[in-house]
Amino acid sequence: MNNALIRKLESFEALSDGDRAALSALSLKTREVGPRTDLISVGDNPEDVHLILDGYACRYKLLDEGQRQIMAVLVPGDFCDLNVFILDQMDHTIGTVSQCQIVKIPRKAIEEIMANHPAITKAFWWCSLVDEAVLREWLVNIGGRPSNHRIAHVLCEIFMRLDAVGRVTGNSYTFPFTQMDIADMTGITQVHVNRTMRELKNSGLITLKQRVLTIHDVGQLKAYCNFNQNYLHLKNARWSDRRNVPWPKLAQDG
Amino acid sequence: MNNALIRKLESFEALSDGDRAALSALSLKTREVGPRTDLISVGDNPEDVHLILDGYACRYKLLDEGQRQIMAVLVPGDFCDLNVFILDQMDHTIGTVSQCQIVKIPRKAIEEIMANHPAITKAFWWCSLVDEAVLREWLVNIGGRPSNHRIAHVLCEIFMRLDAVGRVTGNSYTFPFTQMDIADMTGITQVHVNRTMRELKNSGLITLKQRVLTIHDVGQLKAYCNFNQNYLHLKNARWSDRRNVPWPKLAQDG
DNA sequence: CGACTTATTGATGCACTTCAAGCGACGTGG
DNA sequence: CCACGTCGCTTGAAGTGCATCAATAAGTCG
Repeated sequence: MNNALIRKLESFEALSDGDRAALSALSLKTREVGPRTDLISVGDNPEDVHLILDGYACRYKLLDEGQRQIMAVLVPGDFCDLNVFILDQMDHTIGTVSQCQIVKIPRKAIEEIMANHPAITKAFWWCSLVDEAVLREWLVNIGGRPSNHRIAHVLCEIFMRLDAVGRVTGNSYTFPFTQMDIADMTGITQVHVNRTMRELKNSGLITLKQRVLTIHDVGQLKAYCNFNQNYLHLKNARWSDRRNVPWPKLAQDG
Repeated sequence: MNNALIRKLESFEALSDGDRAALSALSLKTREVGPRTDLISVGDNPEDVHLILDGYACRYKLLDEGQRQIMAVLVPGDFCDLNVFILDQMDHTIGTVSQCQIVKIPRKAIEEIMANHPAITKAFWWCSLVDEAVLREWLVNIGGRPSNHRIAHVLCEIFMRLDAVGRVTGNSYTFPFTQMDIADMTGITQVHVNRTMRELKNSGLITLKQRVLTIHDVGQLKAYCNFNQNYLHLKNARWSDRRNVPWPKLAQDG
């Protein structure tokens, strides 16, 4: 079984066979969840920890004005609520985007692992801290970049994170997000996402066909939006940065 | 000694006398740092954990275009880099805003505490998770609110967090932030911050005089920007929410 | 096939940016 | 003690990136 979690943790810290076995044991009872379904809602205090084995989900909050702000994208290998031990209740909701395969891990199982497998415990900490680092970069993204770079940056990040868990084939990955989803991630409107995506497509940076996104030249797209992967804290990333390579100004509507 | 850290941790979990003594022992060798000074920079791998005892600092990143994005405000009782054990290097910088009193705590001291004081260990986890929750709310703030609400929200949050460590007198607190600082927190320009702050002042919501900010009616300001303190995960907050109380539309330049 | 969601496109408006200039407070050095 | 530079704040005028409104086209699914 191709367990995304193990792969992800190993990208940070070497695991023993015993560690791997303990982690594999967690993923026995998987569950299929349809797209656009909430896994955990605001105010919940879940008894189990949710782990995503396949598919995409996202963290979001609903504002009083009815709009949705997506605060994180969850890909295979990501925990939804490792914090369940500490905080009293969820301050946001987690919902699937595509169909997902998930596991509900009892608190006890996690506690047992953390008691007996220091390497895994450390790796769990790492997961939580990387989540935070990603969040910080999203803040920079929304706060400081124009909409075209903003979207490109999200596309780059998802690419890198999927690649780390072996979910990229060639330069392409499954892309079930709607333009509305991207709008809610980046804080721009759906209409403007449409126009900006077109700009990226016309520039030859990306292709999106039948829910598959292709990034023609990863280095180029990264240079375009000043993507610096340091914040992902990956140990063995396949794609080196191509910093300081200026991206030629694009002709409008060319 | 009025230790903000102990006060903050106790707002989450009851501590024993032994716990308190252990925490007090950490704060022996304090250090004064001037305003506008970097404590830890991108790429650093600090040997010690920094704790702020007094004053304000902030996390920030510098974009390639030279602009600064502030990702968090640090108040007395906040750790700068509790993550030092896990991540290889800092992906952002931490700098003081005002003059600060800080302590550098050796990793070993933290490790010792975490080995012997489970209540404190749990509270440290809590700190880290609350930091993350605050970050998420900042994302919502920048991504989904207009500039006047955005600024008001930051003012509310700092108020609540300072209150939790006893740094609020009446409805006022020290406010050393420049308009440029607020601009970099909220992702709007300094000029527009100026105009928006004026709007808040003219509305009678706040007063800012000689670096002291006064919020005339906390409930009102919270209602104005839809501030919901849940995300701070405070156990014993003094200020209840006044939700669903519509804020009357303000006359322009009234 | 019909209902519904998602994507596309155009026209218009506004919140915020950009540029620019002036002002007061503060510190520093001649 | 005043000249001078710096820094933070203020204000005006003009421009623009993105939002809003609206209508149509293109999937997608039961």
